[in-house]
Amino acid sequence: MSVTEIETTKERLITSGLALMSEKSYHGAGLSEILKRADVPKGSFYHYFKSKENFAVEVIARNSMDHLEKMKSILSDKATSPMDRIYGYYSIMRDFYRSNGAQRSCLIAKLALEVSQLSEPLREAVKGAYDQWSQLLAETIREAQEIDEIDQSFDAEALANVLINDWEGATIRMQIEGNIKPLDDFFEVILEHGLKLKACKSD
Amino acid sequence: MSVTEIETTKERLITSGLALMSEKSYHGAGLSEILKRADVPKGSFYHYFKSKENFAVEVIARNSMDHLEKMKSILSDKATSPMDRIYGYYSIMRDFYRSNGAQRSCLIAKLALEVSQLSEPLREAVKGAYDQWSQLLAETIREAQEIDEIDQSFDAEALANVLINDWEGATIRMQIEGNIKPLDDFFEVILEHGLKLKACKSD
DNA sequence: AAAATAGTTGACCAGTCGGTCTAATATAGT
DNA sequence: ACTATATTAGACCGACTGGTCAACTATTTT
Repeated sequence: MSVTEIETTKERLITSGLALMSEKSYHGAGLSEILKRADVPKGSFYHYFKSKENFAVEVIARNSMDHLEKMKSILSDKATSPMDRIYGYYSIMRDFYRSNGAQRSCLIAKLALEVSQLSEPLREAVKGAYDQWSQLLAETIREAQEIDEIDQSFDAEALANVLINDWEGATIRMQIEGNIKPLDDFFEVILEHGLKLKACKSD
Repeated sequence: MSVTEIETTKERLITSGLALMSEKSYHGAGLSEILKRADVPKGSFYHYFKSKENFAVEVIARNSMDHLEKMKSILSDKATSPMDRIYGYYSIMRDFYRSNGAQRSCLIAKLALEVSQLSEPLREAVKGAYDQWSQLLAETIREAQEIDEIDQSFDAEALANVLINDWEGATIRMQIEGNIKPLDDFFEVILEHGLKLKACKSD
């Protein structure tokens, strides 16, 4: 039980930090507010984390891992075709924003711009998240190319990176527009149109 | 001369704020540092701007307008074909990051995530920038579609938004990766490959 | 020249920031 | 029971935040 208690305090801090940094930013989420929401005194915070920076690295890692697991559970489902899995993944993400509101977006994207210049460890944490996501997506794309669901002239890694980046760009726009139309545009132009075109160059 | 002096002080503040907020974030760029770099005392700042928030709105508007002018000068050059203009625009942007370093990126994208939930006026300023850029790009896309340089089955507005969003996503990734490969991926997958495919659906 | 306005200047403010420290308490090992 | 360690607890710290203010100078208007 003591072990679970230990986990619980740290857990509450990470959960609280995740929520607050997603809502406000890294600088916007003050320690005092994080502590208040987690109902944990400051001393305990500095027992588990050596600094706010260090704390944020763990928050990012946690968020990154959670999302990767979610991706895996969808993209590794061999019962469905690769392209349908990719489509399904983005559908689920879009549904999430549709029901949870277009205001709160991906923590990693949020911190990426704010913090990549501020702190090397934070930059690396964000980079790790992106790289893992891209790699997983690239595998699924390769599967799709093998059965000719996606044009083989695409470079799988490059396409995966572009898809990940495009989606993040769309979620940014979603936040400033206040609705999920940018995600719909991504679906229409990239997924439903662009990826289904065949290679017969115009020139 | 007195008029230009007046302009100069405000100008120096905006320039300084633009630089510092691009480098650090909105929260990361403190007033004192902005003032120090502009060599302007605090009192003068509050003579021209009623708050930091108000100041940031003007900084965003300025940055947005400058970029729009730059876009216009490239995308409205009727001497070149529409698609070449689009390609040229992104080439120039990529060259900029190639020579100026992959660390400093678009201020508007940077502030979009950090600040869209914090302040309505700031959100609107950012939204205005995006909307103007998208609109201008959409016009050029329509031109390209008229001469069949871009497949006519694309919705021009949606495609313009996607291009804008994708590019922002790519610059984010560029910053966390520390190099411009994400921009190269954008070129390869979106511009050189995706847009040149013709519509012959696979299903 | 007088009065009014525009702009400059930096000391000052309350509040908050991330972080430290010491004391108390709980838990575990012996 | 005794000791060592893990955890809780919050008062406290200097530094810095955005913002105010009253005094001052320069410019314009009348």
